[in-house]
Amino acid sequence: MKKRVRQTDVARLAGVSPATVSLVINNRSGGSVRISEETRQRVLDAVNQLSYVVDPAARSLAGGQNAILGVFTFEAIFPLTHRDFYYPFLVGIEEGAEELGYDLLLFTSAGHRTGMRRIYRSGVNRLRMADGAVLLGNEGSKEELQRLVDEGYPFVFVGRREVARGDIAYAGADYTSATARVVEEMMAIGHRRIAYLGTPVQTESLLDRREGYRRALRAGGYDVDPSLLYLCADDEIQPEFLGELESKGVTAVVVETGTPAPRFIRVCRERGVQIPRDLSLAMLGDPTVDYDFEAGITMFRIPRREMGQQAIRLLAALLADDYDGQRQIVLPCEFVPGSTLMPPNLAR
Amino acid sequence: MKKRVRQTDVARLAGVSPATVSLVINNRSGGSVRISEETRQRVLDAVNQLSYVVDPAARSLAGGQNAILGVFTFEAIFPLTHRDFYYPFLVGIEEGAEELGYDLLLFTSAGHRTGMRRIYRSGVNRLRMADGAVLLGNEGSKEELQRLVDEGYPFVFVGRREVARGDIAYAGADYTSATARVVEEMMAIGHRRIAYLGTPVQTESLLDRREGYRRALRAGGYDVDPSLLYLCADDEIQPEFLGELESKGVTAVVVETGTPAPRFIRVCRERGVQIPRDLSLAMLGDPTVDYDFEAGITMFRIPRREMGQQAIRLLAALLADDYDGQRQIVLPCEFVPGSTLMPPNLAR
DNA sequence: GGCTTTTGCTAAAGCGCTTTAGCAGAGGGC
DNA sequence: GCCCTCTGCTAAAGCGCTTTAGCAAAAGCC
Repeated sequence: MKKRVRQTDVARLAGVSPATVSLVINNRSGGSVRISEETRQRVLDAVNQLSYVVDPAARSLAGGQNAILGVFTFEAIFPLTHRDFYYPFLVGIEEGAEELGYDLLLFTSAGHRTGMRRIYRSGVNRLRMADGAVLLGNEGSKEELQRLVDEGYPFVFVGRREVARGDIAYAGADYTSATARVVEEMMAIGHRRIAYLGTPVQTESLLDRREGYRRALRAGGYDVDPSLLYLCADDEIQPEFLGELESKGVTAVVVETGTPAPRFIRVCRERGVQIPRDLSLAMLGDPTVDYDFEAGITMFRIPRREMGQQAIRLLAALLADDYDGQRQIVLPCEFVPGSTLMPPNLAR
Repeated sequence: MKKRVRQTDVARLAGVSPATVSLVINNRSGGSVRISEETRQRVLDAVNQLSYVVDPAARSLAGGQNAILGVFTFEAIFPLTHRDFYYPFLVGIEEGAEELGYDLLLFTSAGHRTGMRRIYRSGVNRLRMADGAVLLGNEGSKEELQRLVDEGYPFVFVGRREVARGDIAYAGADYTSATARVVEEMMAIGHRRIAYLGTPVQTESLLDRREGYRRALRAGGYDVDPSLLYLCADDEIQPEFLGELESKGVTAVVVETGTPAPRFIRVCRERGVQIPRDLSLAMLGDPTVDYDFEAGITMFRIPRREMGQQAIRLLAALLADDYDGQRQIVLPCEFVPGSTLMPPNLAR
């Protein structure tokens, strides 16, 4: 194995000190640092002649950045089942990275096998290998995030995320407005009793949707009936549930994406409840996996790809140490009108 | 930004030297290295108490490995158009990496915008950040590969790849046998004049298929008519081409996947040539993008995912410095019988 | 008791780079 | 001619870790 070419080799050939080589290569100049054009050329020639390449690890150790951004997902990335969920985010992330000249370090060693993925594991904060990182996923533990914040490690979450101390930088989507918009559409065509159907999970993105639901109702001048906000496990969505909705006078339902949506629709079909004739429906997001029901559902589109891209851009900005702009980015969701909304069938 | 905890901090707390901390953490023991159980515990306690995590860059610099494997694709990875091509490989790679506890460094900075992606770029062989790397893609330049080999950098190609000096480690698929098998099937049902349709590209995987084609013909006792081996650009596949095949008495065609296959099928359809009634057809591989023709084509399946996984395993083995096993892995392709083969219609 | 061996640890070098203080020499101003 | 400034470079420290030679103390052996 041929010995690698090092900075000193270049320095010797060019007849300068290693420091000079470093300065030339990094294009440093300012303050007391000046390199004559002639020397610069000599160094560059030597670099070419020896095919010198910088060792990124050494550079990183010495305090420089190494143009690597980490991507940490709290769930596994590639396995086929998740395929369509992470994919759009990753496309955006990759685009952003390529655009800015960063490499991407995917933390796959985090072992989801043993339950949840962890950042801190077996004595190594693997993220440190990268200049900064983008994090994704719902299962992330707040303690780990808090620790990351405390350590001052630069990272950006894809999606809004909050911790007690310090503010997390993120590129999120405006689920609140998007949800409000959906509910407003429903109210505009006459719905008054609109139910919300979700899971008992409490992540920020879902809390936002619930907030949007309430906000729209209040803004419309109706009071929010808490009993219409259902957060239930999948198996609680049974035929009887439809009866309950009817008895409460519900004429429209907004439902979180993920497992409850397809289940609810199936139950409706089994029970003979026709959408939208008997019940209007809208989904709070766009499904990434194919459901086995017809297209045309009213919903909104989550700008996943753009979120990924913006997250990378924000991270890159954060790494430029003089950044003092926005640390939180919120992107709008596009409303997708479908065919599952119609004025309430009051005669039913 | 709180100062990071370093090895010396742990050492001080545990009342030992930094060297001891390193030894404990890396579980080194052998030769003159011995750590008493009591000391070991003391160190581990200190590690926990301080939440110490190793800096991977420093570790890497100091000569240790850093549990990072690079993934370099000569074409961009994520952009949607390529989506289905790289995906299965990446799934395998990710599985392998997760299984073995490695992280994956995706070289996205390689800038395909400016034409081909390059390993050596702007003074940095970025691959060096990783312990070793897996390379994929057809457009890879031999010079870069040769240089990598010369430098002794450990890497594994996904797919067979050869250079002049030294042997490249790879996890490939046996396209030769797979192609031969397809041709044998054709001969077994009576075909004698079998044409080969491919592109003018000369990558190993395609050369293998052509070799398999010849091998099968020879093994069957027929001589190989070179004029039946067509390597032509897409736009040369015109209706007249079918006339030529017919005039040469061709009754079956094997065709490389990629652009020629769908084009050829379309031309057949336009010309009214029915498959398999008028012409038998088989594809040398399985398409990763959806073609707009019916399924049921006779072909073989490329074990993409397994190739990715094996590539990682091989790479990991290579990194264990005492490895002296196989450096080349060849996986079989599964023959997929379809409905595009039937005995030749000699009456035609 | 004097020798060797074993045990358990540490000192110190070194990985390849970046950074900063500072120095020698040239040039300028009076 | 003296002092000051500017120019162009280098010396040296340091990043946080791993590794190896080697040393002191304890243990074993005759």
